[in-house]
Amino acid sequence: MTNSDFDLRDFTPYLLNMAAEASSEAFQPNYKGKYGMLRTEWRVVFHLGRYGPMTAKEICERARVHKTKVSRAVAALEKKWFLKRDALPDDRRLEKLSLTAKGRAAFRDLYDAARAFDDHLMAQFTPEQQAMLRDCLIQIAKL
Amino acid sequence: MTNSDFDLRDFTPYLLNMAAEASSEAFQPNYKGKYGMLRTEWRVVFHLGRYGPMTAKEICERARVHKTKVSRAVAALEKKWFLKRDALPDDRRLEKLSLTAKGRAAFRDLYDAARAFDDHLMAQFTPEQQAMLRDCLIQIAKL
DNA sequence: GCTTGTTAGTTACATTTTCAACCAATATTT
DNA sequence: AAATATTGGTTGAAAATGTAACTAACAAGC
Repeated sequence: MTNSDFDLRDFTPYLLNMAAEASSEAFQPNYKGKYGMLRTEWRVVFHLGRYGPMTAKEICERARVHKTKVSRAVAALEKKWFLKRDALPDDRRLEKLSLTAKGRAAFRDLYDAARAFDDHLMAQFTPEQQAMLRDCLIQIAKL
Repeated sequence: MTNSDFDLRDFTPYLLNMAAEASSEAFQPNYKGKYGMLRTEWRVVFHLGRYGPMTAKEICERARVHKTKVSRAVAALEKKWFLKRDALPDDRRLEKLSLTAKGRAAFRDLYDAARAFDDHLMAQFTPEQQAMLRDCLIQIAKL
């Protein structure tokens, strides 16, 4: 039978979820508190700000978010004037999404906050730990 | 200004979320597909099976889940006959929750599946990586 | 041309999660 | 003892997510 030395702390998906939740919650005030954004909205802003204008489809693929979530995030961001849509003449199904001035300002702020947050979070680990943690997570996430 | 070498892959909360999502989704068929359980229900079953009967309050604290989620998970598990409630004579607000025979059988199955899943997930890493990953996650999760 | 199939994106509906208010039992204060 | 506060747990409404069906634009086959 199962010898009972296997604990919740030994179940990696559980640990990953707890760590993800803790770190996400700690960063949340930056986009939620300051800009009233949801997590998916912040991810969309990140993608547009970091990689330039693109279509919703591209965001779905790069951010690995389902299209309905992206659709709603884009609608919300548009309503709050963080981004704008431009029709693409060659294919009228597509829309080029890009940040407005307000969106770019928010992105810069959040981008810096994210970097600072990460620096602080990782400061508790040695460089070897940091590199190994990153590698393991990327591998588990199949990125 | 921000020199743009900071990528999404360098933002640890993002990596943690992607890894947590990927691993949780991969394990999900075990409790969802086979037993029709939600994630919180599986966690409740795990706690009762692994640590013995306890009250909802104790599950909240140990599993770090909000009481409304536990309350609903317990109600669902009771309806499906995975657990039963017993009044505690000294404090009638409390109920001792414990697994039924059906609940214990499901727990044993899921417990073994969890262990096997974890073994397989971690097999791609060296023992040093495994230990370091575990330590880092526990620290980030503040467990 | 017309039919069929695909693709980008939205919308409607069901399920889950979250937040606050709530109830009943116990504990505390006076 | 009576009044108040606290605690364990539930419930209802609002917010968010997931799933599937849908629309409109394009593409391919005939």
